[in-house]
Amino acid sequence: MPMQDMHLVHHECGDCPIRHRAVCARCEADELQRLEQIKYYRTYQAGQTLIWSGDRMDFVASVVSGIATLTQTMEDGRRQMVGLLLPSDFVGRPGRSTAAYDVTATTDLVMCCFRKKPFEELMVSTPHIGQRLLEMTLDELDAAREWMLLLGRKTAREKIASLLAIIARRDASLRVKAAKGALVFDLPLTREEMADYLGLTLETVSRQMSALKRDGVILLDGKRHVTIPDLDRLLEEAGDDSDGGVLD
Amino acid sequence: MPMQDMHLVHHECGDCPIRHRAVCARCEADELQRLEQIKYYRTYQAGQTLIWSGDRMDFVASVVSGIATLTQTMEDGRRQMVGLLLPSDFVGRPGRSTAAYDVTATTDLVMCCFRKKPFEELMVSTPHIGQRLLEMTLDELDAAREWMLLLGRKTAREKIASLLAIIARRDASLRVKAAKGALVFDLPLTREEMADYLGLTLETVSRQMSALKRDGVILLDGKRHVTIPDLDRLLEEAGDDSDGGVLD
DNA sequence: CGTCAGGTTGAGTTATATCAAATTAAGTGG
DNA sequence: CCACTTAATTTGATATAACTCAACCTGACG
Repeated sequence: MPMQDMHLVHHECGDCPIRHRAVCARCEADELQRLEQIKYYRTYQAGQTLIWSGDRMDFVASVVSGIATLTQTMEDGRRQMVGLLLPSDFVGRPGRSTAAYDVTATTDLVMCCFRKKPFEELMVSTPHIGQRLLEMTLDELDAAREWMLLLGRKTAREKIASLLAIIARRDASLRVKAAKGALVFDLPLTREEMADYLGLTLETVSRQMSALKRDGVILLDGKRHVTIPDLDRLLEEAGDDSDGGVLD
Repeated sequence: MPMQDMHLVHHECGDCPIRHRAVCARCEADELQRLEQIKYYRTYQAGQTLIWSGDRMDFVASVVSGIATLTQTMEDGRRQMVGLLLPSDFVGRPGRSTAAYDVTATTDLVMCCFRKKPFEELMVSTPHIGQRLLEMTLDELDAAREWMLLLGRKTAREKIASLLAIIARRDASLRVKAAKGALVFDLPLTREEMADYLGLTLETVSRQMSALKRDGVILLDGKRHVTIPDLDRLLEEAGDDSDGGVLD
């Protein structure tokens, strides 16, 4: 029975799992206190669309836990994912009143929301928020440009390998301790969502997943549980520059 | 004889053609004065690559006049354009020491450069710069996401029509007075550059240009001079939502 | 055990890429 | 001003990666 769950969790910001990565990362104690006053939590169920493109948006938010997607849809139904939101990622645009994309929860999701008006006022009075938001936006822009290379120039196999590498890398960065050896994770996306991410059809995604499995690049246990025996091999298949793309 | 031209133009910021759109747009007189002290102009010739991916970057800059591109290249030579920089657009990333993309002048180009270190210091002391940069970066992110839809889901014909619409729109916005009726402009890109923008081959670009011409969607005078007799028709061909995509 | 969403696999089609040749445009130096 | 060169572009013929349509699995859940 999917319906909007308004369950009001309430953390102290000090204990917050995304305290040091989210838009509030640079805030001092007093700044955090002001943010506390305008924040509230919302939870959504997997599959739920929280925001439709064109909707009025009266809040901005950080993903606390779970995964959400940004997608664009053409009139005839063609869909392209344009953002994959993980814990600590920011949703919404200060200074804009309507949503530009559909936002959908792909897993159960907890968001830390800020009423937009007061948030915008805080941005003026609290430079640390704007500074952090700029940094995050620049990171997203870099990610978007990497994604553009993928969409425009990579083969289906390279696209799949790239996506798996992105998820593996991110998954590793969320763990406390970097696991050595084989990487193991659960795909947070269906084949169709992967296709929407990659600009492919779900059939092509399925075929290429099978091919990568057949060739030993990945191991599959069920449809979602993935093991990467050799990350370098995967990165080679992804067509990325051999180095990890380390910047600065 | 293409070589770096260090010709030192020197404008007053007050007269600058991009004064009200660039990263300095929100600056007050005193803030502008501090910017003046760390700025210098550089000019480049059409075709010249100003920055190679991985290069050390000791400055950031605004495009004053001309057009530049950001591109990514894979080891085997596949190229994808990931940014098209017009007058007032910003180049470089505060807080990062090396360039992430190749930057190439597609026309003769004038840049207003700021030494990076002092610019970063100014960003801390002068919130108006950071605020404006955030706004510009959010705009670029939106443009990148629109571009992702194009790369992932549009047909070759739609891609070409979309690019022509983008250039036409932008060209119109740079003119003082909006021309009614037919839009006319010169393509600032070669067929190959268009292909790199759109994730196509140059042959496909050429064929689709011919097709749009044959179908009366565009008129061509020479290879570069384009007339759009009916913008709505072009937008229809581009597969975009009928409304102009007006956001806030 | 039946149902249903998610996923896989197969056969045939098609849009775009690739390879190749011809055409146009813009110099450039005699 | 005229050959000659060269880069950009167009056009043609063919190949192929990915799409489409369709059937068939698989596993979770009532």
